[in-house]
Amino acid sequence: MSDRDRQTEEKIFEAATEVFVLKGMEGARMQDIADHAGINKALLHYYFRSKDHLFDAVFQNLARKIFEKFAPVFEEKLSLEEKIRFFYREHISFLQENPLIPAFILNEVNRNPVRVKKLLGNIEFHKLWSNIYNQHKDELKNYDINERVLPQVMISIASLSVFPFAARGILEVIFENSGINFNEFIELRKEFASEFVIKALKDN
Amino acid sequence: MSDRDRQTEEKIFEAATEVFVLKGMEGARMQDIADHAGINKALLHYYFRSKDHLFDAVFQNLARKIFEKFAPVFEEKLSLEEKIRFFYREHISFLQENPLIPAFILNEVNRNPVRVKKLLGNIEFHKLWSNIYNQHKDELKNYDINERVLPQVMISIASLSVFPFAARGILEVIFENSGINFNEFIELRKEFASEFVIKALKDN
DNA sequence: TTTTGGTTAAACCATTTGGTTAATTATTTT
DNA sequence: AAAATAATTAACCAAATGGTTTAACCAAAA
Repeated sequence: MSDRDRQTEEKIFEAATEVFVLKGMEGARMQDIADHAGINKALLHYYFRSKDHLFDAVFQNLARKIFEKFAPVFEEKLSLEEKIRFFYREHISFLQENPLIPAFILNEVNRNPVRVKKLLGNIEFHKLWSNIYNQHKDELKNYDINERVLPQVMISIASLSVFPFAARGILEVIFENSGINFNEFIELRKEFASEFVIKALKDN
Repeated sequence: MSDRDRQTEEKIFEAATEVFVLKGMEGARMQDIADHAGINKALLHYYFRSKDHLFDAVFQNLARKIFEKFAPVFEEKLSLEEKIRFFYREHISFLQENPLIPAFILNEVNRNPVRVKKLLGNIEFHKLWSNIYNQHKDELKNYDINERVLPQVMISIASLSVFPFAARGILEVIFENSGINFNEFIELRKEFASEFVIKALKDN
């Protein structure tokens, strides 16, 4: 594989990512991707056999990037509270740079559940969760959280940062109407969500 | 407009709703809708001129139904805590019966922001919010919530119930892997979310 | 009985779109 | 430099799809 080759492949890949994220699998057009990459449509099929192949590559790459970005959070040696603050700072910053990814991922997964099964099917989430549980056993017991409700907690945490981006389309209309700016809202959210969750967990 | 007429129109409308919600605007096929309604494709165009017309009708109807369903929450004479519990019970029950709606709405809104603007553009959200704020002024002050963070609170509340349905595709894979059942998770969520939010709001 | 409006079937059309092919141009190898 | 290989293109193809048209059918109203 020559240098020019790799350059072209990368160019295609970036263009495909952009178009797919913006339009979704069904809405994306091969011609559009080719135009974005500044090449001929036939070249797309030369490098990636079909639209499906290309999409799979893009989707998988995105999923991997996200997973790699946030796996470290579970490893860090921080208290639960610090971890929550750390997570929201990092996660929301990431979403600020990639605001369309949540809607894209959620939609594609719902439209084609098989894809996510193939992708996440072999990750052992129960281990991941018992890891978290053991890492923070004392704190969690203090907060009166047992293993049964841990998933509720985790998903609540994710909800608070992901949802505003997934629902951006609606929120912007609501905000505009109320004189609020989406970006400011998000900036404020880094801290708000942290405090919200920490207070929710603290027993009292 | 005869009885038979109205009946057919309704049959079409229901079939269209089903197919659109399941496949999205782009994924839905007119032929598929006709089949679901048990009628000829030409008849679709006889009642609703085009796919766009049909979709608009379906989408608008759905949005109205949802809005009407939850407007009363703001009117009820309940304490803030009671209102939160009431909301989650009602809202999550509604979503249990219509689990695909969140993903559908979010996706369509992101794909075509103009639609939501036309639909929600004339609702005065700032009034809605100042209503809430005034209704619960004392409690909110107690909780140290001012008008600036009220949107943060409201959207956090919505996140906790809507997100699990929007992300159902991913969650089911994660759950399956961890021996959790989605429906049980949701059932438990009604109470969990309530307590979560109430604790988060309470100053301590 | 005639008329009218809802309904069907079927063929048809224009356009879009993913994908292919054969020829052309660039690059590498001998 | 010539031959072989790889990258790139323009033109083309077949299938799908939204939409239209036409002719016939049928039930209920006039």
